[in-house]
Amino acid sequence: MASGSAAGVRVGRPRSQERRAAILAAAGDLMMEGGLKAATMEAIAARAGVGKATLYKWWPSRGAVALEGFMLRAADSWTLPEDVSAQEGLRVLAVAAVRLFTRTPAGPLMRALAADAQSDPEIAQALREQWMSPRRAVAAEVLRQGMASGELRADLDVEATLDLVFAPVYYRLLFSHEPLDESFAEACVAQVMTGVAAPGNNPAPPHAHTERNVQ
Amino acid sequence: MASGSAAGVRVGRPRSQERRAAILAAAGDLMMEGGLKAATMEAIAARAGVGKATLYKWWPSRGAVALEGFMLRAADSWTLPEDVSAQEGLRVLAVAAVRLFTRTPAGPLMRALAADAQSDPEIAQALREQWMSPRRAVAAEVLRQGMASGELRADLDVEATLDLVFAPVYYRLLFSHEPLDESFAEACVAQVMTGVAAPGNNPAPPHAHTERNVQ
Amino acid sequence: MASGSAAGVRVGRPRSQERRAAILAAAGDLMMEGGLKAATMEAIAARAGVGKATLYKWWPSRGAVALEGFMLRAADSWTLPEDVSAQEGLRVLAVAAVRLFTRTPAGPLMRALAADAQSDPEIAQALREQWMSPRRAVAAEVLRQGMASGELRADLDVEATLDLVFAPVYYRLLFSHEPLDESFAEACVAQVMTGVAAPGNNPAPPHAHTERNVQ
Amino acid sequence: MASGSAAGVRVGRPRSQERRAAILAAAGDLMMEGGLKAATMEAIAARAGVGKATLYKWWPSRGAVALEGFMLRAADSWTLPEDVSAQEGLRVLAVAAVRLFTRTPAGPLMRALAADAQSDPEIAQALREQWMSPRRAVAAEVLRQGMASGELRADLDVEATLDLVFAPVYYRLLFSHEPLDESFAEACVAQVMTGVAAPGNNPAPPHAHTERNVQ
DNA sequence: GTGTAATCGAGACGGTACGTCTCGTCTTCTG
DNA sequence: CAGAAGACGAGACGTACCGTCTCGATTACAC
Repeated sequence: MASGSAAGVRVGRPRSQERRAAILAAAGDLMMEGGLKAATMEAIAARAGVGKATLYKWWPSRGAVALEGFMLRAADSWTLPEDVSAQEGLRVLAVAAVRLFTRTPAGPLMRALAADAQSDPEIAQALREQWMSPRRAVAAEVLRQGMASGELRADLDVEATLDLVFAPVYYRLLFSHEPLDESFAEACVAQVMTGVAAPGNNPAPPHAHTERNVQ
Repeated sequence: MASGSAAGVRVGRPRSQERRAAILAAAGDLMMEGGLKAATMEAIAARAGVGKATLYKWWPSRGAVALEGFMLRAADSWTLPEDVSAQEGLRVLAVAAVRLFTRTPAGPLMRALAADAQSDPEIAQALREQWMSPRRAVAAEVLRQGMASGELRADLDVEATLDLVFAPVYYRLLFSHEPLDESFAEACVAQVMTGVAAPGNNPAPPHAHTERNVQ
Repeated sequence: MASGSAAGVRVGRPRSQERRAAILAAAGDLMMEGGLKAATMEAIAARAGVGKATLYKWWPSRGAVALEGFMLRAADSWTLPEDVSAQEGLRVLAVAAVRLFTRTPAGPLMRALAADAQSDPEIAQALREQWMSPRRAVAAEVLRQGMASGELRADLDVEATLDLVFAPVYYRLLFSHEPLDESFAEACVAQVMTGVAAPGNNPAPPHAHTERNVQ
Repeated sequence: MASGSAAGVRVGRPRSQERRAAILAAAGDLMMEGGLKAATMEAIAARAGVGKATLYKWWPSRGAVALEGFMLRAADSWTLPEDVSAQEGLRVLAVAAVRLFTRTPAGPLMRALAADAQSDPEIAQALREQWMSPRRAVAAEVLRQGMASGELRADLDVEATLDLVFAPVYYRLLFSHEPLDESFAEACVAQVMTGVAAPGNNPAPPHAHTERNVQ
């Protein structure tokens, strides 16, 4: 499942796990070394010592390779400590994402994925379903537990809050306007928390998009 | 200013503004119709009734065309009402971005731009300098005024807050995991505001990234 | 040999002889139909149902394609009857050249070749080495046998004589000032054999370029 | 006449003769320096310090420029001594052609002309009418006088003989298989005059196809 | 002289073809 | 007999010239 197929298009199981790993490593290396555009299917095949046909047998596109390479490296970034506060849970998730993107080839892989997703709906869908959805489900559960425990507002807009937590990380990853580091993720989560913290102190109605005079 | 040059690579001024407009329109149309990958330089030239050499004379790459097309359409999305609260200012900016992306070809253009920026540093830089920087400067000024007026915390992390306001919009634009609409932008700003609002009620220290068991 | 490589630039052997033939046929057809300038590499590729890269893999230029197409059609224009007089040998060679140029696509191909050779030294060299040299060697052997048998003068300038035999054919092929047909070739050979001077008064030494008043 | 229009397409008179000369010189220089393909219309215009439109106003194509440049340099290669034998007349004409091609830029110009003529019928026609015809007319007159005076056979094939005299020069100019020099031209003319058959044994019927016993 | 027109250089323009590149498929041949 | 090696059709890339066209600046001529 999590370690399963890439873009949902693969049919056969590869004969050798080593070959898979070699290919995915080659893709990651190429993206690190020569930028995204150096990682052509041809270059990946050559680097991995593999025929192009083998690549296309297992993955339908460069994005699918990137997705699987990314999933492989991201597989262990899932552990969430139990019985933790919502704030700590979100912090752990956000920091883990930053670490994944800055300390492994998953960063360039995600950039390639996001770029390809703009023109390849299959990649976009696979990315959403295989990467974003499960992560968001975990984070949503954290939010829901926080809402139940009273740590968080009961009327929280869960989806918007998920975006507030994760979006800044991807934003900096993709646009590089400011450095992406762990302290940034923590600042964002902290900032978001004080907004979603239990009421008693935020006199302004959260959503009324006609409201004025906030204070 | 807003109607200025594109990727910083152009040197001469085109003789005819109509030709420019035709090219930029063709690029926008192709991206709307056939997805990002339909907007090749060749297709743009053919659609605009223009020689390829003309394209390359004015713009060095497809991304540069997209950037200028985007800047053109985004030129009038700048007006910010005067003497307005920080929350209203941020709301206006976020909603304007959503409107730009959902009601004009600027959405596909920005998606193309973001995709190209992943493998073309020149595009990335131009995008940061020509689009993101000025917008962020305006928003930063709003934040600073809010801090001065007491509407916002005095110890605000300005850069992180800017990302919290804008990132969700780009996140949904690029990944389409949830619909991008104005109410989403307003929800995000409201959520962020209640976090950055003046103190007196937010017991959790914003930055304590070791605290546990808040509940 | 005759079916060998073209401009000396090819390295690999094509996998399919049919493809080769289709390409060469397309080139010949295009030259017949639309003149020399209709036979662009792009048109040849399209007509032959072949990618442009395939053309460039095997041949470095249009001239190389023309050369090989020409050599292919000219391959069987080599047979020379044995034990024949010098005059008859030269006549056969000259007439065979005329037939080749007037009854097959080799005529347009040679015109293309000659034209390209003016600005492409590689084509010029290949043309000399692969087409002209062997033909001239055969004709030179005919001349030498004739000199040995007493049919021809012993003090013959062999190279000049070869040019006298072949040049008129190419001259009319390339300039079309007069029709190129077999009787012309035969007239030239006969003229070369017997000379144009009135019989009886050809005592003038062949090379005395200062003599006057021969009459 | 000789200094007249180029390919018969010119209409207006240039304002300055100097400009004409500069253009023609530029064309000749470029052909000498960089081969035929270096002499593009654009390069000629740039080299001559002239706008492209000026070139196209006076000449319709590169071939027309080459033709006029060639005619200009060939204008003085026309003088034929009076009261001279046929052999000497032909010799003078052939040697003059060789000198023209080897000692002036007329050689490259003629090569360009011949190349262009293969794909441009107008150039071909202009070349025939303006260059070849008058030269051949002069040479034909020489032949006819020789026939009348008894120096030459009375049953001469005039056209074939003209080709025998001139073709070798163009043949070596265009194919460069052997050096083109004056002694070659003289050898050819001498050979044509006396024939290559050993004296005394030229009773062999010249060409046994249909005609017999020409003599 | 001074206006009026033609002509020029310069080069932008819509195109065509170039020769190269990568894609995704298909074929061959090797281990 | 699976797979590396890579040929292949397709088509976009960015460049070079083509022949046409529009510009101002520079003439040359009529007044």
